[in-house]
Amino acid sequence: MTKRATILDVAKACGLSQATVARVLNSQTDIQVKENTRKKVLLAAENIGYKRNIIAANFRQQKTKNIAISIADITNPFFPELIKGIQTKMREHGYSIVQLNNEWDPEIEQENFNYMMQTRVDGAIISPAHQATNFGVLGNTPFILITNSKHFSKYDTIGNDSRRGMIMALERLFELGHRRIALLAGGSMRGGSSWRFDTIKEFYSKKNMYFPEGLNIHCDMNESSLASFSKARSSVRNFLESGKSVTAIFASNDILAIAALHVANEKGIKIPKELSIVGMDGILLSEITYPSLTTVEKNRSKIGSLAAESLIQKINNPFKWQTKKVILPCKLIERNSTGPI
Amino acid sequence: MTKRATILDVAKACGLSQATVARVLNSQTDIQVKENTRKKVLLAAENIGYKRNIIAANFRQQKTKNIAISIADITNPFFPELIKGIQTKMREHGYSIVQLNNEWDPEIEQENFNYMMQTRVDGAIISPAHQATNFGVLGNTPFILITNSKHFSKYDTIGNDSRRGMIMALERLFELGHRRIALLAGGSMRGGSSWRFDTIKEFYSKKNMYFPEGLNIHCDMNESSLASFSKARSSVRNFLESGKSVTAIFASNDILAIAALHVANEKGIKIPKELSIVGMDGILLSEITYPSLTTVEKNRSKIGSLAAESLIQKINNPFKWQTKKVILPCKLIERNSTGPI
DNA sequence: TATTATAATGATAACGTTATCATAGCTCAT
DNA sequence: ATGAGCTATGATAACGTTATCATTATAATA
Repeated sequence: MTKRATILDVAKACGLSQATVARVLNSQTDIQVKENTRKKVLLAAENIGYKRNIIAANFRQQKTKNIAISIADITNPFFPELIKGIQTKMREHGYSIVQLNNEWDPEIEQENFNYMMQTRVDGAIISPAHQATNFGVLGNTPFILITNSKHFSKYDTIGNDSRRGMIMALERLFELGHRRIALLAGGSMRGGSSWRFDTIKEFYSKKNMYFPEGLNIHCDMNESSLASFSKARSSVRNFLESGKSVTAIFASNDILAIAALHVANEKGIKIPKELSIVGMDGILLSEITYPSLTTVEKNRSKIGSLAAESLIQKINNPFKWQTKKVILPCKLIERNSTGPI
Repeated sequence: MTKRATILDVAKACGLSQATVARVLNSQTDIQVKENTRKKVLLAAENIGYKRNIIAANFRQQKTKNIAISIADITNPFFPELIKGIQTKMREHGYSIVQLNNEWDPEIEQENFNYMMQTRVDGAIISPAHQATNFGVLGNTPFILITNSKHFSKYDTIGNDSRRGMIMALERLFELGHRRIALLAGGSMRGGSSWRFDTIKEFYSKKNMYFPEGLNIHCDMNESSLASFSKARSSVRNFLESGKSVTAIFASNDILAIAALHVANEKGIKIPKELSIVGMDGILLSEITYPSLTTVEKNRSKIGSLAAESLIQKINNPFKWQTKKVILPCKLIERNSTGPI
């Protein structure tokens, strides 16, 4: 690894000053260099194989042009599209993505925050792993949260209106004649609250009914997708074998819904004739199952790009920034896992 | 954003020299500091809220402790587990991951290489997007390729023995009595070769037979998974409607296999009674389909961690490094999409 | 042509850390 | 108690860029 050429070497090679060379090679502001000298510089740079040392530039400017994405688990199919959305937008602005997983572990999450804070990234987009996640350690690193949880109301957040999305799905199931709807859900974050349970109870009460006793299948999504999936499968199996009568299952995400689908197929329960199933998220898999899954879609790609835009603005205007909350609507996609009772 | 405290500030605050403070706060080598002064320094650092400026440290040491992962498309389910494997290992060694997608576009791929080369990362793990991908621009950035293609034989590579994996699957199908096996495949990279086609022809000829005419369903995987999936679906649909007799389909990856499964379900073809389907990769989805998919598994997590280890070695010993090729075996996982004829 | 305005280039000081070398303080055998 | 041999600390020079200010060349105007 022979020593790399620096701006100074180029300067020597073409008989110009360090400053002029820098001006040619990193035309940040409107250039003020004669066409002739520009050519000389570029030629010399080419000849001696000069490559800009970005570490040095970063250092001088105290920025990295990197932003961090903090999520729980890249293998959870919810995240890749989110990341893609962020990334596409960020690339337009010259930022790259440092991707940090925490495996749902609050300690790793804090470690990651610590990493970000040490001026390694210019900002962060964070999907909190825990409802009590503490952002203190981030110092004044600008960040945006991907969430719609009320626990983070004092921060900049962007998320889907999952509550309304859930109600849309329940409403549709009601229209189709379903009155005994099971809720297959748990916390989406560690320590997650039971807002879904509250929502379905409220929904029933608006219909002047009670949410039937015992139709709450608790199942968290706090591990790797595969582990969560197989736990969900046994929960659903137990539930169906308990003999409680249901005509529909609303699952709080597609993985859980697909687990339900799987168990139903296994037991020869006909979908949607004997049982309707609705998922949430709209991940790729939901279209690929058989029968394909009715689901409440969250536009992760859009969330990603909006979060990216917000973050860039926040980075560029750290002072005149005021907290911003964005809530996007969900979209009910009816496929073949739901039907009339 | 008030100016951050530096080592010098800490030094002033505790009446010690810059050098001693540095020694305490970044104990790289075996410390040589009295317990007393160490305490003083830590206290002062705590008090004035000193945080190490990693940009500066990087600059001084000319390294970033970041490594790049270059892949085509994060939404392709093959990659997240690979990334996770890399990441887990890399974290142990204090490296973080900059994740670069290229959407199968060779120009973006080159741009990304350019990015890496400018001393932004200490090394790279690359899944080439094109069989003619040119690594020249990387300069002397150490990198490892995730591939088993013969096109890259002069580089450090790590990959699965897909050819043997494929033969294992075909062998098993033969055992089950299948003689008319369709090949659902295409290039896995843009410009990908037809080695799978060659392999199946060779396989048949070893059995003293010919690979039946017209059982080659061409279908690339060069786009977003969803797009590839829906293309595959129509290819398979056309094929099945053409009335050619087949008893099994070997697909070059699970997405394609699931597409075939989907079409078969749609058309009421019973699996595995009337048609056996085998996929390749062993992605999460393959376990979740109904019926669950027989597949040739590639241990992406292991590939990732081995690649990470190699890269770290290469970074640490840039001189006494010699090109290394690792080929891991595949594993046939028999599930419910295959059976006797 | 002389004078002023503007464009193009040069000189130089940061940025905050780490690494090297020099110095001061200490321990311990003689 | 003296000096050899350590250990603990201090002083200082990089690292390669960008930003600021100063200077010189060029163009524009009177």
